[in-house]
Amino acid sequence: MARSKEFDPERALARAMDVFWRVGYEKTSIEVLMREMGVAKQSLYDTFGGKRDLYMKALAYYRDVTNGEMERLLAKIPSIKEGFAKLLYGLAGETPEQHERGCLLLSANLQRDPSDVVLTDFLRDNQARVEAIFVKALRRAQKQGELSAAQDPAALGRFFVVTIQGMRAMARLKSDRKALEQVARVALAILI
Amino acid sequence: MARSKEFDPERALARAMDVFWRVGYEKTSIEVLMREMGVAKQSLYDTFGGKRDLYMKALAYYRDVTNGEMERLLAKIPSIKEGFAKLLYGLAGETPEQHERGCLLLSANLQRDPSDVVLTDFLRDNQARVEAIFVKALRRAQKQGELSAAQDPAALGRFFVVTIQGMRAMARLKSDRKALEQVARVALAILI
DNA sequence: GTGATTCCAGACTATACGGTCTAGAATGAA
DNA sequence: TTCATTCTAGACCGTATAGTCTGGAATCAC
Repeated sequence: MARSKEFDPERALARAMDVFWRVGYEKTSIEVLMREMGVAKQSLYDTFGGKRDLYMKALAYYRDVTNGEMERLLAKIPSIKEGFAKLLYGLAGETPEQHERGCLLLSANLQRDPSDVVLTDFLRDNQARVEAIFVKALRRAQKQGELSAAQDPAALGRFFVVTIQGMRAMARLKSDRKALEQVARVALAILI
Repeated sequence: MARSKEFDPERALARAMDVFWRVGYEKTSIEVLMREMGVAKQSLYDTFGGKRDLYMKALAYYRDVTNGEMERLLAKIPSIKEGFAKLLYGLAGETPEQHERGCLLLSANLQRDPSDVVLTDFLRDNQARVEAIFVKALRRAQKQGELSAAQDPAALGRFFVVTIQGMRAMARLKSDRKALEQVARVALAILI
């Protein structure tokens, strides 16, 4: 057999994700990826393929982490209103650095070439997943009588996806906690 | 005196804006700008400065056009609810091509380098302008008794800025009119 | 006509970057 | 020890692009 890898691939992938997240795909050069990941060029290409492949893997990693967190948060908190409040106020209360980074997948959407069907399909699929997470929580709230049966979970789920993306865009431009909390308060009033 | 310009600078700027809008700043090359604007390289640099200057001019042009339209629409329609409904349903009903292009200034926000203070300030200023347009209409609605005095116009204005940006992001990813109309319906319920 | 200016076409420069390839050291199983 | 494999470091290549410069034709006021 051969020499074993000296770096932890998952750890390196997390570092790559962090770079893409802060800098964006186009502006991220292989050179800075090598430096930040602590991996030499040859190893990078051997392990992850090209820049594009690494990017797609980083997006998938990001998706799994963030969606997992959201799902756990909504499952943990019994009240749907409190769950979404935690989500939205949590976003508002992030640090300026976090606000500036924003959401990797939102950035990917607005930076992508529309003819890139692989990336587009990936992002569409993710949007469907997030909606599904929200809808599931909303249906549960209806069953438990917390949310009126007259409400449409699908519409509400989409609404919160839109709200979060809009808040992310606003936070990226200006890290203004109070302004974001105002928006969160208005949006959450929908659930009352 | 000298030879007069053979092209209409404003028309050329509008074409440049269109290219940046569809393609994005980074991916737009001087070559395609020349072709789409119908202007030779030398004339482009003489008239507009470099690529970056042209981009900033295109952003300002876009801002003036779109904000003017919004302001006129909200001033024309007496009911604030109908005004925002027109705005949101109008967005939902755009063509797939329009959805894909999205909003030039939202794309600029998510594509920009955070250290680019000139562009960042420009976008922040614009966000404040849009909020001001909304707040003005909301205050008017309060004076006329259409909107409860208990509502906070500043918070509502910000909320609709966020909603529109979120809807723009969603529409760019997937041109789904019904889904967007669902979101619009939920958001507009805030005004009831 | 003359001269200043603008037009267009295209050569040229400098730079940056993604990706491949080479070479030699380090590692670990047989 | 041997040998396949992986490591690091860096040379190298092809391509793309922003911006400058050159040169000659067209235009306009005088």
